[in-house]
Amino acid sequence: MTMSKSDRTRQRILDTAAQEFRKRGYAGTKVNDIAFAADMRAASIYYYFESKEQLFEQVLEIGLRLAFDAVRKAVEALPDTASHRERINAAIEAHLSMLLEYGDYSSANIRNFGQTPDDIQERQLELRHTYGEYWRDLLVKAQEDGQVRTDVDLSLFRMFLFGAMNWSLEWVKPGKMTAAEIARQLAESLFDGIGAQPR
Amino acid sequence: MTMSKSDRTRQRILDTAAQEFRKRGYAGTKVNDIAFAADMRAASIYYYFESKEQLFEQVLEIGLRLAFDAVRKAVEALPDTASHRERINAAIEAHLSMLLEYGDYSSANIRNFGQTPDDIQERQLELRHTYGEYWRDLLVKAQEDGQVRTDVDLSLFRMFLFGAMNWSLEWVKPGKMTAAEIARQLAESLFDGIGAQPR
DNA sequence: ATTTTTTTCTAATGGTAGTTAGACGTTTGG
DNA sequence: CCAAACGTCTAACTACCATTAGAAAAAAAT
Repeated sequence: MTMSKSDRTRQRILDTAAQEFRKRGYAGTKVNDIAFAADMRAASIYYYFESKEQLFEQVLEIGLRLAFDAVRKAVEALPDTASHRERINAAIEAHLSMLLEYGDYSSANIRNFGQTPDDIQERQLELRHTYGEYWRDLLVKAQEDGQVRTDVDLSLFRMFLFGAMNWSLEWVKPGKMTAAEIARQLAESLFDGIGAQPR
Repeated sequence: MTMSKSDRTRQRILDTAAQEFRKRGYAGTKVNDIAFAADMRAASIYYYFESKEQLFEQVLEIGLRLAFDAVRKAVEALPDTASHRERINAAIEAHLSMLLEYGDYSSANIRNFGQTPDDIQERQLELRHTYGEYWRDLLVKAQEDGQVRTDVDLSLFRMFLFGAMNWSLEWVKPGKMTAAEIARQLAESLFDGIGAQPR
């Protein structure tokens, strides 16, 4: 559990890199920017990482893992008696709070994945897919259990859900609303619909 | 209505620039890439545009206007008797089809805005705001008319909706589904909810 | 046809960014 | 203490990239 100085420096570089990549994207971030924000010279970074690209790749992977772990942990923390809807709720809240409150890594991942070099994208695809499967499971179980209408296309719906969550990066101002509040409203809109007429 | 040769070249540059910026982002796109994709040398671009930045700014602005115009036009094409829900439906479909079928400009805008230099962002804010207001109006009118529950926070919901729509850029594969199909499913999920229990 | 204007190109220029070499400190283990 | 291992820095190097100068080609005007 104790971190060597080297490990801590490495971590500091990763942290600031995540911040910078999140703000300015991969191509827009200079190794120098990361170095100065981490209080060192650019050359030192190469003692810890082979290249800017490799550093970037690690940030992306950590981002995905953090989100996945947070979501899984939040769902598993629920009692066995929790309804599927409550599980999905918890998952949404965990994903959102990772993005909005703790998540330079996850945010860097989400904002940059689309413009990431192909070879990196490919190496991350498996983990992404596993994460997607996890959500798919949550939704499928809810549907099987009769808590989600059977005529809803779940893979499509999952994309809408990811979109609504991930887009929050573009508009949420820190301090205004908590992830929990946003999550609650999102889950409510999605489950119950916004329409006034009864079905 | 006839375009001079010069105008057509200018247009060709804008078109290819939109494509490139969409794929690789602002910082990741080289003037040279745009030039070669448009069948010319980089220097020629500077006959038409002051700088890469100015070219980028124009692409962004066109992207926003195209989406706005498409949405407004689609809504106005409906008969006066159309319900608010139908209007919102039409707006969603227009926005989506602009993104997925005709929209390198709009896509470039959406994917890059977050990492755009501040001065450009500021100049685009007014138009963005106007577009947001247009959607706000659609939703508010629907709510006032009793077609949307009164306990739904519309500004939050609007963000969810934009998220679900804009995120489609990250997962829709061309040719698989039409914008219209996606739009219908999205509107249905949102209005009616996915929950199985009656409220 | 010849001049003038418009458009495009080739060839620099200047600056910047990623990366490496190797010297200089600093820590650690004996 | 001393030496080996570790970490950081300064100073290049190289490649690339936005941009400009100005010549050449193409088009339009006279």
